[in-house]
Amino acid sequence: MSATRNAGIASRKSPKQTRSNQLVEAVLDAAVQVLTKEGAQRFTTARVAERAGVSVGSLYQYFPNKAAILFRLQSDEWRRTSALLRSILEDRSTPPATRLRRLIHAFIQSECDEAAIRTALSDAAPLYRDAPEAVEAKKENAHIFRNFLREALPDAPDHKRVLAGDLIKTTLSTVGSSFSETARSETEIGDWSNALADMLCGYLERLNTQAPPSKENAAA
Amino acid sequence: MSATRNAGIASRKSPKQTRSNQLVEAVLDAAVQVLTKEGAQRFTTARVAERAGVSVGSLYQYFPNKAAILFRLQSDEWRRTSALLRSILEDRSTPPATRLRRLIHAFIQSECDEAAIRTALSDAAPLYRDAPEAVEAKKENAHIFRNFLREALPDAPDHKRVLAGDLIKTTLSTVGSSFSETARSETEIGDWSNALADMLCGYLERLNTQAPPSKENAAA
DNA sequence: GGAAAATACGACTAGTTCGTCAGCTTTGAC
DNA sequence: GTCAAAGCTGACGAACTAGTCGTATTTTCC
Repeated sequence: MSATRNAGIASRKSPKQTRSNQLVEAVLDAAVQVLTKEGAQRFTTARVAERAGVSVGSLYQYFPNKAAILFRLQSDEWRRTSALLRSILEDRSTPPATRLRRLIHAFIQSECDEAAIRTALSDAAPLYRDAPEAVEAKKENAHIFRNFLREALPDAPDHKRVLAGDLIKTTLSTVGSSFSETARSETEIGDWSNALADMLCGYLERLNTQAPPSKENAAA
Repeated sequence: MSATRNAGIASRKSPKQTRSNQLVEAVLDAAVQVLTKEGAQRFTTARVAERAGVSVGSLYQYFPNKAAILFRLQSDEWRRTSALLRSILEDRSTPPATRLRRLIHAFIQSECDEAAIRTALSDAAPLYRDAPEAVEAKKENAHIFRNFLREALPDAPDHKRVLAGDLIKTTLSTVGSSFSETARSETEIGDWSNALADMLCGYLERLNTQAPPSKENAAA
């Protein structure tokens, strides 16, 4: 009651024996299943435990509360996304515009592949999004984009570059989730990816050609 | 018995006396307050009724279930948005690109003005979004954009135009909500609106210059 | 004034959910 | 084999919630 009341989201204790490691894995697996098959609304610890073939009590030994399970899933998702971003955007042997275009295709495809779990996770977002760990984790991706833009727009003033990076990142991620909300054919995926790439690469190009002469607004 | 009590969302009966009209108004008012002050998670019929100074029973005489109240709020929101879109996009005395730019500024501003209620409503979306009325209502805005694009890109082939319209609509609305999730200063709002307008208008312009294969528009 | 229709009330039911805890089982070091 | 630590169990309690229904009040209309 006192120690772990609203204890946030950090894991309660870490598994030490093989047994408990398997248990945690089973719980996370089951959580994904419950989330995709039953939806965020019906995502309960009891259901997760049952599907994992485990008792609620055991579950609560490794997760302080329901939100922690959801956050863990979201966190893993973010890690995978960051890896994707990095692997494409930081490939210095390819021209920036090409990298961006590649990224868009890869990202949209992956978004559609995992649409079910992502939708359910975002439905559940109100339960974990205010946790400090979550807020922190979100900044990661923004950084990757800003670094990319430093390369793509070397001559642009900082504030413009940051703005452009944030806009591109936001556009890609929000349009991606919205697009993947309904089931899509491979053709649709290709068409949308191309259109989005045209739009974002066009924006980037435009910024590049107009950036160097750097006084237009209230400078200084 | 029925797993999902999708009993529909249409209003239960329509108020006939002044008294009941006021009641419905009070409920909707209270609903907005509860939603913004307590969040979607704590949005309950009991709380709404209490804040409205009304009993739950009365509430249930005009709304068949909780989702209906939320849907009504969302529906009103959509109507307002449609009106905004129409009033700007259908002004034929202004060049298309200018209209789009104006729309973006107006839309982002309005999104920020009503951020609290919109966020809460979208958190609650899982409760009503599958209702046929909701699915139907969403198509409205897409239509307005498609019509606008018919004017802005008169020579583009249909499928390209539809794709572009949907992309612009999706981008504006998803980026708008994401942007308004955190509190913004007037400067930020202006900067982002400009950036977004640059991006979307640039895209439109680009499509226009590459679309007409045979006809040359000498008007620069 | 009075009767019928419309409206309002709120205690109540039946259900769900999260998270705990006292006690049982398994593990592995000696 | 022994035994303490680690792990597991699931019935249970406290808290909520959506929605109902019999009764009370108000309005309408003659």
